[in-house]
Amino acid sequence: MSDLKGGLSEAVEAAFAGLGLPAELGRVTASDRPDLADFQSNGALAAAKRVGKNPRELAAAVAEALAGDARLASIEIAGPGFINLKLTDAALGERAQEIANDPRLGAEMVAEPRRVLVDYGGPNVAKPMHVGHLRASIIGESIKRLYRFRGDTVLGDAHFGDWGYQMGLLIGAAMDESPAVRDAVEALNAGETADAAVFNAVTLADLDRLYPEAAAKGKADTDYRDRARKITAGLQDRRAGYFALWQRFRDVTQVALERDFHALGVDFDLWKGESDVEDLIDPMVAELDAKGLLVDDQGARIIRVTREGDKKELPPLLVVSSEGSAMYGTTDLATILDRKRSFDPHLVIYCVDQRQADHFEIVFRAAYLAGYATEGQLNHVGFGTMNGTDGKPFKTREGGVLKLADMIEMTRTKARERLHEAGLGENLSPDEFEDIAGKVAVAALKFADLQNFRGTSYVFDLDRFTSFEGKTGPYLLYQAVRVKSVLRRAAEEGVQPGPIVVAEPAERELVLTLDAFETALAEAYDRQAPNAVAEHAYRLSQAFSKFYAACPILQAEPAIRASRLALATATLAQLERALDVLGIAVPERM
RNA sequence: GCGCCCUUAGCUCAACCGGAUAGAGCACUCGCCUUCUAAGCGAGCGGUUGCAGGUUCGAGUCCUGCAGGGCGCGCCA
Repeated sequence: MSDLKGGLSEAVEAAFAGLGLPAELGRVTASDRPDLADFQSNGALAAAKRVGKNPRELAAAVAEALAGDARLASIEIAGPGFINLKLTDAALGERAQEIANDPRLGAEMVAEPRRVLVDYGGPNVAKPMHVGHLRASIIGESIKRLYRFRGDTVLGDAHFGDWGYQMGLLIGAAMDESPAVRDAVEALNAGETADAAVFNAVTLADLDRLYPEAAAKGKADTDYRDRARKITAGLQDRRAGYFALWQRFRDVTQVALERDFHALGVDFDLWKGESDVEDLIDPMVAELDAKGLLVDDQGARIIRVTREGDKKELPPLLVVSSEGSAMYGTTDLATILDRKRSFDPHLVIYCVDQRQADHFEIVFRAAYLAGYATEGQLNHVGFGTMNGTDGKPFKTREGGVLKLADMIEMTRTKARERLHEAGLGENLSPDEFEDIAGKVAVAALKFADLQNFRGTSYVFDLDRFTSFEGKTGPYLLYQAVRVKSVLRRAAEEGVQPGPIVVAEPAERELVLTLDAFETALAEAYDRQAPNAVAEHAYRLSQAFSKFYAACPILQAEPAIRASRLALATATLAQLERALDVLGIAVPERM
């Protein structure tokens, strides 16, 4: 089964081939001029250039070859040589029926499913969650769902940043603050027994508070920095006190992260961290050395990754620092090795801020040199920053970093207000109302992000995102809920869906939009750009809304009523499916 | 200094290998609820796609230069 675009492409490509022209030129796309046609092919223009003939003559010859096609109501040549195709109502009705009967709602599967790992770019133990993590999780979750829906086997890994210098800083700061913690750490480090329960007093709030202070001190004070480095090395040597305290940091952080991410409808398959590959590092370094990739430089051990033709000189990958510790890039490299051994992915997608592009380029090149992946298997899918209304990276009114949990709560509060304003949900139970407010909040946040191409930065404006008018998440939920309401009423009245017959302009438009699902999914998949799916969901909602306004469903005469009910059912299913790919859930009512 | 990204309507953003008249939403103006959820629908207003060249039958899209903005550039992650 293929969509209308695909089916027509085959016919037009065959017509091109029949004229001795390259078949691929016959590719059909949705029409740029819906007033003139449903679909178009621009191939005659390109072909004319290649063979030196008049494009309109070539187009006419193609049109003649297509003349017998029963699907086509008209074939017209327009402008310099566009081939405009209009479908019969019958062909549209048939396709609508196909979509309605299809569990995948008209979406295809990839020909060769792959194993794909999505890396969400690592929330860190020490650093508070900021808006960058929101984008990574929203986009990463959507890419995971998209790839999965297309047929790939996909794992999402939170890839916790739980190792390295930041941990040394934090352990030192926690020890400075509490003599009890300090004594316990030192006792354990010395091989004595100590009550590790004192570590349980350390909370996530403590970490959030201590880290920025410690990081600032480490920058200003060399002694402080040296101590943190020594602690880091001690942690990497598994000294019992450091290790036990570190474990506590990790636990409190993971609990909070899981809660926050779950509230956003983001769930990870793997909660791996940088610490999980710690044991791989020494053997890996030895192996890199044996392969002759390591170079001693200024007391550190590096891998040079420059290539012929580089426009600028990339810094090398720093594998072992002059202090003897593993670096950020080292754990990334070890993670690549670990994933190759455990999952052997065809593709690893790093969903991380665009600003880290150079870092990933360096790590990837090192991995290719080491043979841990083959060229092209590692893919950095970068995204822009989320800015405040002043155009600068988003900050709270006080100038601080907004925590993810606070942002979610802020959005929920806004959602509740909006629901009250609209007088909605007043006769629902408090639990259901809260559930709806949560879904509205998630839809608002996610759709606002995903409707933009991931690579561009965008402005975070909560009032706009939670608005229930216009191109927003709540609008999409409203449309879906409205269909559910009609279907519920139909069920109460015992009305059954029946064969789909297309007649009205609004019905034609709706079916053409339903048919475009596959195109949107394929584009999103190929470009790793969920905004194509977001755009489709919005267009589908709009097309339905027009249909809803123009074509009464339950009041229509029985045959038409059955047809429109079937169309509405298929629309809802596809809309929910598209929203699901975006990670947005729809309530039953609102 | 070197490199990467960005600049599209008053604002926020789209635009499928280069195709016809560059599209949405917000804001603003007007019309539509005794009929399935008006958080909706319809109509209108709004553009020298930062600037200057080039390639092409055809450029927001490709190339060159310039201006403005953002980001990155070895021992943090």
